[in-house]
Amino acid sequence: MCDISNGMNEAEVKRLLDVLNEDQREAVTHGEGPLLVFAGAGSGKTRALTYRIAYLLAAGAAGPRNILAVTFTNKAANEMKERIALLVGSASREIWAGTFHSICARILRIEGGAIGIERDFVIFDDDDQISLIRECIDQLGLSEKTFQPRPVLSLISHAKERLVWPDEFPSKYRGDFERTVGRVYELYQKKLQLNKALDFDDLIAFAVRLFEQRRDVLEKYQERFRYILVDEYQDINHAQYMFVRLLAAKYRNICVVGDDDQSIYGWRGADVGIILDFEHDYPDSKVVKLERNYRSTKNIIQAAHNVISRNRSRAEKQLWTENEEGSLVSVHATANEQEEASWITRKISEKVLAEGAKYSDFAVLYRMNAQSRVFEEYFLSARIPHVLIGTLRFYERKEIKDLTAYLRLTNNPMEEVSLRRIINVPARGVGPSTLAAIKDFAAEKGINLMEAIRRVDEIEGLQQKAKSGLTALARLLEFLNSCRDKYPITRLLGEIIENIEYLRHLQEDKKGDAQSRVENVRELLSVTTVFDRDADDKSLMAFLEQVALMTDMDTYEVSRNAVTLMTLHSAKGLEFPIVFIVGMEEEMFPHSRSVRDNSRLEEERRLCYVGMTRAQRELHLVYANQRLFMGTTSVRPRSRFIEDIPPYLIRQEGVSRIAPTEWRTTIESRTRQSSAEVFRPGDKVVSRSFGKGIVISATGTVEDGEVTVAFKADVGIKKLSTVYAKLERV
DNA sequence: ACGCAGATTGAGTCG
DNA sequence: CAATCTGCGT
Repeated sequence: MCDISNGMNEAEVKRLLDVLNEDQREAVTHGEGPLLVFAGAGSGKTRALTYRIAYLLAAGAAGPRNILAVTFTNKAANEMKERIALLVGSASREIWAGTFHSICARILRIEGGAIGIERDFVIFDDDDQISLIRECIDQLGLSEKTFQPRPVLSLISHAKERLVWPDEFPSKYRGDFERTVGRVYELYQKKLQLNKALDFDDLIAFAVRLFEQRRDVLEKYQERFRYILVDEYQDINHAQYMFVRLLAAKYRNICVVGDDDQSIYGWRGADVGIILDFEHDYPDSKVVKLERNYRSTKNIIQAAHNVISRNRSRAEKQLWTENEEGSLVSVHATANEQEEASWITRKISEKVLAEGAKYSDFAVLYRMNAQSRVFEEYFLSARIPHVLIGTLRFYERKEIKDLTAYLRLTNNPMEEVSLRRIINVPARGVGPSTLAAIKDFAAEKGINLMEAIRRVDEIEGLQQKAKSGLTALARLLEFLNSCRDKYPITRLLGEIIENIEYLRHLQEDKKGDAQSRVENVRELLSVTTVFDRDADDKSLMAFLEQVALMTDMDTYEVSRNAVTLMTLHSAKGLEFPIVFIVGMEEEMFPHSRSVRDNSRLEEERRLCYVGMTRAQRELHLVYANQRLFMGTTSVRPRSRFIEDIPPYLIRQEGVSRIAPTEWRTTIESRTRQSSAEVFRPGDKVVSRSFGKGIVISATGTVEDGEVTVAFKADVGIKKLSTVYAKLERV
């Protein structure tokens, strides 16, 4: 170990480089100027990045303060810093490393004042965003039927990813729906500001705005971050791209690493074009390709290559490996989702008992979180230790959100989303009408909700119970606010739990899960205890930021000797000796909403490639001939991605119930057929929920349409969706 | 205002 | 299947 201020000696640098292959070494030792590294799956990309940073420090090209590393998760960033610390010592702590969101949040805390952002802003998560959008929709008098919060938010988010602010929105997004969303967007931004809140997209967008409007601030950070490294560059969106481009504009020491075949975030604005245009952006850039795979067997690499090479829009390249051939890729058919889980349960137990595998050698990967439940049940009853990543993030659980809402109000009493959330939790006799009265009062006096609650006695016509409850709430929050900076978070939280008798509140809830909710509260208390002890910045604001930006990937411990359950998306960047990809059926994977559009289908295929290349020794592709999903059972053929793998690489187990070709013809006839052809007025039909009826009219196609049916007198006339209703002709 | 039951409706991937 | 909504009784 050496002190980096003096740099490593030559022998040490040489030893550092010795363990790298030629391509990696080229990337690591590249000096100044732009560098693009195409890094195939398992090609030692993280090692290249880590060593490059260590090399820059050792060679004296930069100090730790001059390095900015953007990674996909905070966990990856921390690991990187640890590995660099092993190479060059503790100075690595000064490196700025993190996700785009955490880095932008950090810059905005320090510099946001320059563009009118208050230092103690809160970060709104998905939930908060939806409730704020809902408020906007209501306030504008729009119907939630035609303007559902989800699609509205996703359009707004789309605009922000492209740095389109409300004033430019109407000129960029035309159409009736868009025009109205533009109004919602404007109001939404206003409300965020009133709440002193930024959403996830704002973190990036405002950072870019800051740099664009304040050249002095930009220059300060350009000077500071002379070397910039970006991981997973294929998943970057336009706003993130602008952020990096501005920062790198002066010194142009920008190193990006990525793989267009692993681009899987198009749906949230990521643009693969950005990595493919890098050489155009920086004509003097050096390009290095890492194509040697160190992770997987030859058979796995071969199979994965056969799947990905079906994509038309990709740069041609081929991963290779010196690893052994390995076993064939197993393709396993099961009867249904239960058997899928039980087969894997048995397989894992077998391998652990007979072959001495560890639980942590296994990962079960699926397309959708909803698929995880069956596995949890089976693993639980078979006593297979497992970790579930990503279902609902810890802080998205009700009880955690309730308590953090109190903390958020302690930090920032103006924040109405949190206030609305907890105004009647626990029950204080405050319902919609009381809330409306408070709102009216606040509007009339021109004060905010919090102030109105403080003056609740002046409001006419409220119930006594509500008045006293609200007064107590106001007093609690005032008290908390007054000791916000004096008490550690754990103490603040303790005061809240005690004052509102939260544990009793949880236990009164007669749903069976009171126990686990209480446990979650305890877990939150241990999170705060660790925070109070270890955090650099121990402020409440810092805690809330950590909570908002933390994902369960960040606390994921590989050492836990447990089977990992997660989505294919979360699996990116990880590796496991034995991987099961489950739900390998048409309409599950590829997902039904992606099959119609070729570019989305290609993204699904890349996702499959990502999943397959996570496996080191064994890859199992599992599908169910029949699956209970969304309340109905359906029969699907196995995924087309399995069909892409040549038979000589596969060991098939079990039998498929329908052949893919057969399926394709039924699907095609179904999409073409209009429902009016199938359901003619006067036809007798049977509905699962309403019984017998007579068709009045039908619109749309069989895949997406409506049928109006007259049922018995007590049921009457109903409009039914062809997708959900399961109508049968008799 | 609130709890309950029954009906309805909608379900992707993330920081 | 689950989360949310609706209508009813207290």
